[in-house]
Amino acid sequence: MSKSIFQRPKGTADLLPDQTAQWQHVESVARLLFGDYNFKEVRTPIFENFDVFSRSAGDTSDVVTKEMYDFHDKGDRHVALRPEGTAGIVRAYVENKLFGPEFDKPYKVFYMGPMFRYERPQAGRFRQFHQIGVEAFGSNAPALDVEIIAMAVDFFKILGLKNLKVAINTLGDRESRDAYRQALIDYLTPHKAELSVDSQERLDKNPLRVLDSKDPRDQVFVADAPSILDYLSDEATTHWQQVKALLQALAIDFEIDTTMVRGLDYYNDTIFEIMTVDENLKGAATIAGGGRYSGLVSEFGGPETAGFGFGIGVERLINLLNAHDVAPKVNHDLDFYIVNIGIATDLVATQIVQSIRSFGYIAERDYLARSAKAQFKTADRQHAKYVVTIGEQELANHTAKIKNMTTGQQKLVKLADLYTDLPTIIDSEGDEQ
RNA sequence: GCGGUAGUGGUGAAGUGGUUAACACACUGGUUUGUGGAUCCAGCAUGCGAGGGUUCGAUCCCCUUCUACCGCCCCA
Repeated sequence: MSKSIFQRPKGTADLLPDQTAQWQHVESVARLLFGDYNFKEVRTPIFENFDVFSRSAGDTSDVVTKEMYDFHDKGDRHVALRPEGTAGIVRAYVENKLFGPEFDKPYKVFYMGPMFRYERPQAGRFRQFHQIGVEAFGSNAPALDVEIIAMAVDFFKILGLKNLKVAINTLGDRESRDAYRQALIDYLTPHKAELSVDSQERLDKNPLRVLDSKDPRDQVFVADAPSILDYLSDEATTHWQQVKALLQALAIDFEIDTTMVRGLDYYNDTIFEIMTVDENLKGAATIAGGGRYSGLVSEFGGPETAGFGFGIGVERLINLLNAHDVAPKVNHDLDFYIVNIGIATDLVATQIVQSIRSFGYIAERDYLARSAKAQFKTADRQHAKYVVTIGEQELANHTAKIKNMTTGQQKLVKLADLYTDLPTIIDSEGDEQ
């Protein structure tokens, strides 16, 4: 009957205690593991000057042209909620001069938090979603590419995921990419009329995107399209070979997918995605994606600096964990529940519950002056291990009853003992069994 | 931005153009007045997403809108 007047904004979610426990687990695993790889956490603003994103993502990308959650603030500044993590990190890297000689290279950071994209919500797609991501600046080494991919694989493994596919590809350097782009245009243009309408447009704007098309009409041609691998420069080839060799050395299974491209324009050389092979989750199959980029730091006014990073979609990850039934079991059980009977016991009930909490136990009491039966029901529902009962009788005698809810045994203790020796009382109680 | 499906209480849901909107779960109270997972009893939607319209009358028909889910685009 009470119809709420307000609804959460489209494409957002409320995370309630059952879910936040799982989120905390995922986040703490990330902090721990990334720390092992010597990545440090950074926190940058959730909104930035609009140009930070448009500059980095490329003016033609969909993220910039139609998915930006942007607005003008009261000072008429054009700002946008961050659609991804990298741009803000790069901005901070340059603004704080983290490229300076006093900082070790590569400079390795991770972040986690909400991202925003103005688009239609659907499977695995939200307007506010969360990413856990990493960036490493200042090294071109293939070993860095591979270590970071290995870290992502490690992360999912620790969380209990199996059957993941690591897909990799290379976009080569600028020279390679330009050559390939031209080759692709030369190959596709004669067939332009036979392509899907979308791909005809892609051919003009961003030919590599045609490779990504799911339209059967396009896939016919994609199957026989030239491969980027045939257009790599010597340098790009060396990098690519080394990445593959290192992945094999670490026994990481991977698939080379030469049709894989990235949504943002700044990538070069190694790119990768980690996805589930579960057909039921195809709409949200990709849970992590990233790769090597260059030009971004200089674009923001810093020295030419290489970067490598990835982002993990937390909602998709958690969805996958639940689908594979590898979510950790959350325990909201109480250690103690304080049953208080009669208004006169209110004061001492508070003292008892506080005292129990001070020992580090999880304790709750009744605040509604409910019947003893009702209070016990609540204690039972919350799986309290022990119930402490205080009524008029006990109050007068400065005692309380402690009941072990699994054995049903109950004993009388002095309040003074309860306040000072509760752990001992519980231990000896256990010994009696 | 485009297309499809849906919207009944705290939850899962049944239902019909016409006096009191099933059932189940959950919850609250009771079942000798201070003790828990069982049984039994009782209570629990002036309301069927919101706003209009058609009609003597609409939760059920029509329109609009909002939201969710799914697909396209794109992406995590």
